[in-house]
Amino acid sequence: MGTTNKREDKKMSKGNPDPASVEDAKTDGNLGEGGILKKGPWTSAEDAILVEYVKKHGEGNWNAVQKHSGLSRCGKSCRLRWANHLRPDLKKGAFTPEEEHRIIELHAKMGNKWARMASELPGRTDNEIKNYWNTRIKRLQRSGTPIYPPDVCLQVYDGSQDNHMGTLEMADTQHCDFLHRDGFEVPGVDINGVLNNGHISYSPNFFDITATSILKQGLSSSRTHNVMLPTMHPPKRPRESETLFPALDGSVDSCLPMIDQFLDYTREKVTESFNMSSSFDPDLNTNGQAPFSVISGSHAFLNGNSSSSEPISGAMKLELPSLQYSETRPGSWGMPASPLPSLESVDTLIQSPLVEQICEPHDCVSPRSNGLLDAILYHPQPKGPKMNQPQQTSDVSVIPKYLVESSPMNPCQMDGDPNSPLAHSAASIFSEYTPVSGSSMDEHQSVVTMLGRDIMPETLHRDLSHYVIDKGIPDDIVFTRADESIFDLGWFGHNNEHGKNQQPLLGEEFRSCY
DNA sequence: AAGCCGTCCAACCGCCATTCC
DNA sequence: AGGAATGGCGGTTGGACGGCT
Repeated sequence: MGTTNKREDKKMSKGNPDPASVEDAKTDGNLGEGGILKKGPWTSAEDAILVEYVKKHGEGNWNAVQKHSGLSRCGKSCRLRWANHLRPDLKKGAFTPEEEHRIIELHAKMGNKWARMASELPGRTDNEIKNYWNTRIKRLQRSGTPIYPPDVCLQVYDGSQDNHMGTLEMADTQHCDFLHRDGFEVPGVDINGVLNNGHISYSPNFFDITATSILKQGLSSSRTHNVMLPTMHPPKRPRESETLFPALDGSVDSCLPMIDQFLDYTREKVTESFNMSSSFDPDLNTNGQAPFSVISGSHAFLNGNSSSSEPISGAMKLELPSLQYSETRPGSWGMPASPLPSLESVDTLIQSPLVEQICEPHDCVSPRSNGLLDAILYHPQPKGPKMNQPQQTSDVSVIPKYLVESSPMNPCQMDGDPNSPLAHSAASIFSEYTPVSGSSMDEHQSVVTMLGRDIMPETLHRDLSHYVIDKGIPDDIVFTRADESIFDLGWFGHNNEHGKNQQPLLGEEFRSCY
């Protein structure tokens, strides 16, 4: 931002055009060749003309500017110039810390809704905010710092829980049939299963990569991050951020990143408490079962990198708030990630209409859709006895005791609305279980087995988050990597007890640790 | 001094939604 | 009803600039 002021100064210095130049702007100096509308940087003379025009005629009818003022700019360009630079109520100069924090908050809630964000920041333009955000993102990605500070994550996450419809703007339900219209097919995904059972059935075969192997990678290697699965790239969709997750406006591209960050964190804690990172069964492929309930390809379970490691995301582009999707990285929220987070990897998040396919009308009115997570995993209703019985595995029965006992939603007391979409939301991904070995795709597990009991995934997630929030990190959790602790993140200045003054490991330094 | 590189930001582009005719 | 015009939005690009070597 340092350059901003300098540039503002420069801008100011050319703010008062002399009358002669104004005249030039109206004549040859301004006209493009052959009367073609001029492009490129605006001159002060042109600005003066535009200001004059707006004074006389007011805003709007921008195409008339050319006619009335002789300014050889298209209406669009005029509008933009006015809105972004000439409006008298514009606040110039760098963003204040308050504004910056507000932007982070707003982005957490809204995603890439720059215009809406701008409306919340008087005197600021969407373009300014967008530029700020994009450069900020790049900076944070380079530095390996989570994009959202934990307080914002939690704030938004909690807010999304409290506010059932707050982030759910249902106005766009028309998009629910989006897929049908476009006739998308998602290879490897049993759409019928989705429609009939509310389950995503994914066939790992399609990508020739098993959930187990992914899991294995995700838990044991930082490289999973870079695995870009074969992808389907539907034609670029307009307004992806809105249409990809219809009826979830403001929830997917806003909540998801936070939830992901949070889930990454929570997941990591679970993983660590399970000691999975160190004692993870190296022979998963032989027993063919993931030790932890997960729907293959479910977002944000395996390794904290939703974009690259999950089969379903192999057919899915999560339109996230512009680059906001901080790929988890060492010292960040999730599992080890690429040492060199690439914007490309974000950009190439695979696009998928899957969610919309899932989003049958009745699904769209999920009373508690928190975004992609719900969109993917919301189970309309358990279908009677067919409600998949959890496949009990010893592997998953290792939830730390403190979680069960301390949980405000003790699974033993789990009497909440099991049908609530909320109960299937974020944590569903966390825990959805797809048997990998030869199991029918119908055998997804919607619950996590904990100590022999079935609990809703949401419970686990909520338990973890609340536990951490309320009580901090339990003493009995041994952080095998102090620098992965939440308290060691950039936002906290690396000041936790375990890893005081440690810098997040980045790049090869980190990789070499594994 | 020159070249390289990263940052910043103004402006453009393409698309969609709404309004107008 | 439907096509054109207009406005709005988000993504992207290209140039200016500064720092570093």
